[in-house]
Amino acid sequence: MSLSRQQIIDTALKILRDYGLADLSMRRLARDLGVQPGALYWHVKNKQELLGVLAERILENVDGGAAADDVAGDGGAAGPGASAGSIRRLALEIRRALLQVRDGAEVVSLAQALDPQALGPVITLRRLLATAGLGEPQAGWAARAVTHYILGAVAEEQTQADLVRAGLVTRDGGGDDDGSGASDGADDAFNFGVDLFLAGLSVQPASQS
Amino acid sequence: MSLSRQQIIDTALKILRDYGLADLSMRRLARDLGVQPGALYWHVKNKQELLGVLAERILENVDGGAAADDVAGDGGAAGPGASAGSIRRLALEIRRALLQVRDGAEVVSLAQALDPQALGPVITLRRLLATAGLGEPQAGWAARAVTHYILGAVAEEQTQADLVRAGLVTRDGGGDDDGSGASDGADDAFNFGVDLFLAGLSVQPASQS
DNA sequence: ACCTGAACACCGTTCAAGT
DNA sequence: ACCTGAACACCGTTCAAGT
Repeated sequence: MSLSRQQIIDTALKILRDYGLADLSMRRLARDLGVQPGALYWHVKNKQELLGVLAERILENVDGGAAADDVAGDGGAAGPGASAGSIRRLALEIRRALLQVRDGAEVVSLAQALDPQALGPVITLRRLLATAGLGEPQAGWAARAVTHYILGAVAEEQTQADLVRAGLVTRDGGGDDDGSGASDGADDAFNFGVDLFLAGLSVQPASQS
Repeated sequence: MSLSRQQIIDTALKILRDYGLADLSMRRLARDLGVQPGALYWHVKNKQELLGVLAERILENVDGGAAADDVAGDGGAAGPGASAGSIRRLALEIRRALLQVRDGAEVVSLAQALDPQALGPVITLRRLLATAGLGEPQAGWAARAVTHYILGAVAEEQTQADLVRAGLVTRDGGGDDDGSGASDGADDAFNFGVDLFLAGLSVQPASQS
């Protein structure tokens, strides 16, 4: 029944989930599809385009009812527009989506480096920041800053997980591994970073020039 | 006079500066040194170790008289310890060092992902944050958050520069290229992000345990 | 101790030729 | 239109054997 672009993407995502980015080669992908490597290039421009599509897929379910913002008091640092809650919620959702797929942050980083603003959640983020009162160059800058933080933090988590899987390192770099699986500490670290941004946003420092 | 670890590192750095990370292969490195690829493995464990050493080299001159903090008013968001100025200065210095070497942020990111805290400037950053009044889990979290932002932002700058070099894209993705070479806009974007962090640090939001 | 030669097990991409 | 076969130009790493 011939090869389709959709099954290439689906199979690629499956390899990513099950084996990680290091195992996602065009040749391995072709083998899993029972086809010659060259056949892929009829349906897909090159590996980079494929990774870009995968990045979109990884984030496709993210946007967090972003239109709905809670105006009620959330007892913390809130921006002028009361959308601090929405921003935090969006950030946590992006992280959750990235963590669903092995090396997800790395894949999205590759796509984002080549084409900043291309990703949906980044646009949503900028919109929220605009609603919070930021003007046009600043909203974009802030959105990308938050994105860099999220991608860096989650990439670090996932790389560490890869290393643990490979047996090259134990959790926390020497800490006690109690195996209880209770929230990891990574959650707290991530939330702290997000709060840092949100607190900063409520102040709106003057930019020089 | 035989091969030395030092000249391997020096030559690798030269390839990085002149041609970028994509051209830095063990085989290319061996060729430039007039030696067989296998010879490198006598002096260096593998490519990853080499990249780690390069990351240190890229950042070696960074630490920004970090001991010296200006207590005088700097008219902005300052932490309790008056070290907001030092933190900003350190962040700008890290960026400057990364920009000296083509794909410098990418290389440092690779090293940092495998071993967070290993990098000198990250430690300096944590120390400054501790001086600013942050406790022990938080100072480390904040230091890594700032690091992720810096690496992500500069990596984006450099990837864009690579694409421009390759002629695959023009500046700013459709903007007017006036060729005046005046500060790029990237400087402003970067400073804005750093200020965001600094403003956030002066507030110290409560983290949910 | 330090390096060569040669191999092992891979890559991404292209493209004539087939159907 | 869609795929195969085969090639081109590479990778990182290992390791017997040489000096």
